[in-house]
Amino acid sequence: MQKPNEQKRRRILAAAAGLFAERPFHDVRLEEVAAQAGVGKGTIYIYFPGKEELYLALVDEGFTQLVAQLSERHIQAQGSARAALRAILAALVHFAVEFPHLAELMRSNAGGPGTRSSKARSELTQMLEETLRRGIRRREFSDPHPELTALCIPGLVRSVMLFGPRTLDERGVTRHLVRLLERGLNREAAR
Amino acid sequence: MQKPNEQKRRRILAAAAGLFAERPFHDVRLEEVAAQAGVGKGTIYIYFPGKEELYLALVDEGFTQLVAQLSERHIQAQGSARAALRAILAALVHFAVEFPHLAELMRSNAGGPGTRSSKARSELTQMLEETLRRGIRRREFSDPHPELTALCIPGLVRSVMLFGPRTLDERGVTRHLVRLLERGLNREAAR
Amino acid sequence: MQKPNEQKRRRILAAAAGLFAERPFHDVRLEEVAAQAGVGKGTIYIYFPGKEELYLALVDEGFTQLVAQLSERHIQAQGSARAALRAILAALVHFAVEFPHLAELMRSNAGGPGTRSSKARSELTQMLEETLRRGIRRREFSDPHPELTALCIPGLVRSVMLFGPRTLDERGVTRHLVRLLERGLNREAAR
Amino acid sequence: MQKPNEQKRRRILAAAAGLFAERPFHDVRLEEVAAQAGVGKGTIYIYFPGKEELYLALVDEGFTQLVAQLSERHIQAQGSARAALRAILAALVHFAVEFPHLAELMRSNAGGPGTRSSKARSELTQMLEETLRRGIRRREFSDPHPELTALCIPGLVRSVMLFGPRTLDERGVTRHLVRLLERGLNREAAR
DNA sequence: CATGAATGAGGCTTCATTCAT
DNA sequence: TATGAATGAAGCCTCATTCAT
Repeated sequence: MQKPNEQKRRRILAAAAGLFAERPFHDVRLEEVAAQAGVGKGTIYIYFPGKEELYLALVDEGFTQLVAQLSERHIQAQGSARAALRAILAALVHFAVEFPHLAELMRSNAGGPGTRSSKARSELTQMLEETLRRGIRRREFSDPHPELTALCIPGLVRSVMLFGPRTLDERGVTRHLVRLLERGLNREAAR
Repeated sequence: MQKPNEQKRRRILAAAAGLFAERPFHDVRLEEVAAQAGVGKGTIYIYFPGKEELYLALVDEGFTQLVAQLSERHIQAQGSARAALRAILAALVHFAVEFPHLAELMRSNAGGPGTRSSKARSELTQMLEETLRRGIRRREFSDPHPELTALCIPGLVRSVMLFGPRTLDERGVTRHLVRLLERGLNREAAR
Repeated sequence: MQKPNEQKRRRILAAAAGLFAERPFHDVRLEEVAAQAGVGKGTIYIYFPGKEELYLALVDEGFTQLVAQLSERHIQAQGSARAALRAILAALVHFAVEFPHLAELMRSNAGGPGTRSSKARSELTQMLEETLRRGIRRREFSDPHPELTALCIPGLVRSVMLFGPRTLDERGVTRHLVRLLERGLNREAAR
Repeated sequence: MQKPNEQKRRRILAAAAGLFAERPFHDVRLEEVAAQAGVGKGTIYIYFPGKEELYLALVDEGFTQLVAQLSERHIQAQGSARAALRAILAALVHFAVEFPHLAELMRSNAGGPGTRSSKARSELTQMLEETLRRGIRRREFSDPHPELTALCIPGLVRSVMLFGPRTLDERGVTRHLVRLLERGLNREAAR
């Protein structure tokens, strides 16, 4: 007989993260989540309204953590956009390394509940987009469709993390992504 | 007496493609596929061993088409690497439009590793990597880690397709990706 | 393009006998029967109205053959009832040896279509019962319920055939059954 | 919270027994069993892995009961063999009344050979054979092939139960079988 | 007559959710 | 609050039967 226990909520979330990251939404049974979390099946319904909401909470969770990390890294809405972009990329990669499950989950809601992008997700996208726009305004960047580019970046990170060789280190990956984004494959591009 | 009709197989595949493109695997009922294909529920089982295999066949089909498209578009191991890259991107985008939910299945271990689809995936990555390397040799591109870049590209495409606004058209996306990859955000980059 | 072919009908019957003898009615698919018989699935419906009727025809077939054998052995409705009973038993055993599948099938309609005993089956039972009654009239036998005994005899034969050691020979089994029926386990019984 | 209830398991088993006794395996729907047992369809799957296993459990149950009955009825390895044989017959008949469709399942290779049921069968046969041998030693019986006779008896019981008129009562059948086995058709046989 | 592709009713099984304890 | 037994809607698949060729 306890009060709703925040720690237990975390345990459920963690278990769900692992499972949802491995298999698509419908292949994960709530019973497994419960078992993995070491709680009863019914307990999940105390902390979450249903399977779908658990999933959504998980994605939200990921983005919230990510945004928190971005904040910690002092990505400012002023100053060099290039520096800000680098910081964001570094944070994204770091996040993917630290929470591979969450990262994998956030890949998309493909297979999961409706693509009603979570608030946090769109926050991230917006942050990216604004950074890009700022770069454009400041004549650091040139991009006719920053909204598209913003959309691409998370998937770009994800790809490397997911399929890249295990030997990749965080720093190397980050550097490569930065380079790729900043100058593309262009041979002439000046640093 | 009628023979197992390759054309009917195509009809089922086409119906399945449409449905699986709209909704994830578990949300598509075989009955719908049958109705859409204009055949009876049982007929599907004449042409495919089960739901999973139908989906797998679809993916296979998709990859086959992808490879076919890449071939058709004269992505040769000679000539401009830039042109080759553009052709590959166009094919990828086209493919992503046709099979938006493909990624989910490719991750499910249905069929296990070494499945045709995963083989196809690495083939695709290799084709990308080689194109990049050729570009570098030909001094069209500059990239210290073409193997990483090759890994990124499919995810890049996928991101836009998944999260991009519905209004995006295939051509526009392709053009944007080409631009991004070729010159990055670099303002000075010459065309 | 042929006329209904009696030989083909036999092939189907033979295939069905083998299959129905091995597995219960519902576990045998008509497709298997067709394959085993080397005919098309639809062909069965030319010779039989349906699965149930095929099964019934099979049982009938068995009893018909059995009765035919009994006739051949000149089991008369006159003279020694004991001799008649022996002849019947010998015929039953012989039949079980020669057509194990049919014999097995006739074990019962358990699992098969309604126990509406076929005409042939009741003929056999009647023949047995009449022989017993004759024996009683002739003061050869003593049995307060010949109708029950008649019912028992086929099952008795079947048991030995089915579960008895493979090494059993027809003659030995027959002799044993005759002895058992005629004098039971009674030690004092005179021959 | 309720625990997996042994009593509920019994209810399901009882319902299944009733239904499987009336109709063969494939003609009994699990939904009926559930309804009859007063539980939900899914509940069955809490107590049994599937339909087949439910049936198998039933057979097991039956054999266990059979053995239990044989024990209760003091079929000892000592004392009158005649009394022992009568007790066994009575138990067999009783069992046959309760599980008329049991034979079919025992023949299906569901569960494969060496299943508990076939072990139980040979145990039963052995018990019969030993009883017969004891009777012979004690000069109660005379039988040159008790192993054959032992094999016959279950089939004998089964025959009457399956084909005998519905009006037969357990006691009458038992009495008849006892009589038949003990003195056969011999008119002179003394009691 | 012969065939086997096509059909769809029917049944087993799964699993999110509820609720008695 | 915590549990897991219970539920039943929903969906995959089987297979007897039909019928176009």
